[in-house]
Amino acid sequence: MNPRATELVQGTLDMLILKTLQLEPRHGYGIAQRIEQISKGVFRVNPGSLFPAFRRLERQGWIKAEWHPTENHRRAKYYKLTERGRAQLKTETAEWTRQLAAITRIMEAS
Amino acid sequence: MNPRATELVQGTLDMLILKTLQLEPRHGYGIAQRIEQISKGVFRVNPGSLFPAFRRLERQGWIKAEWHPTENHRRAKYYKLTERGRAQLKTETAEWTRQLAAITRIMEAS
DNA sequence: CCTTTCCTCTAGATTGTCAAGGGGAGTTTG
DNA sequence: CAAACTCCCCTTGACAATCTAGAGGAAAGG
Repeated sequence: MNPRATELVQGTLDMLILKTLQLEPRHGYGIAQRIEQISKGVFRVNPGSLFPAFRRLERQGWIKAEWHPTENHRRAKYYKLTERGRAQLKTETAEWTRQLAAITRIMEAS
Repeated sequence: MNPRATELVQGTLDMLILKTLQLEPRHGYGIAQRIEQISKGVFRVNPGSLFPAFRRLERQGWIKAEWHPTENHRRAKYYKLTERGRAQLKTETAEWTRQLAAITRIMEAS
């Protein structure tokens, strides 16, 4: 239906992933699903974007992965937000708010 | 003062430039200044980002350039929003709003 | 004259995302 | 049982936008 359905605002994916993990650990597939669901299909995260992001976030020590069985009796890699990840989420949220305000100012300037 | 002062949200530069030109033509330097000013220094647009963006927008027929003297008796290239540029600004603004709403939904999800 | 401000522009590297796949393991359907 | 489907992992290569780090010229101000 949509010619290009993704077109994620660049630089926000990491923040969105951290946010998604705020409440509970999730596996990669679940993270993608949740982002797509809550965004009502606006963001359809591509594996080629998602897994590099995981590696990025792991390398920074913001998330940690562990293999666990799923509810469907399959195995999956669950990503969990670390303490440092929580702090980072806070920082990125603040920075996002700051930039959002700036963009809004420009877009509303007469 | 700021360790890294730029970090522009990717994908928004084109829209911000078009928006800046909405009221009147401006030259490149002036566009950068205006964006920096209205964003209160949050965005400090780099020439290495700005001029490629101009070429992009020109190629699409959304802006058009003309040499004119400035108020300071220098010459400068004034960029003007075309009709198609105006339409594009509208489109991009709508798309931005849509994505912004999606991100906000995710960031506010409990 | 020398420095600063205004104003143009470029080359090269980096980075994040996308397109387009592959694979395996469990579950359902015919 | 076999086929198809869903869940869940992941990679490779290309592309496009931005950043770093410059160059250069022309007018104004000291």
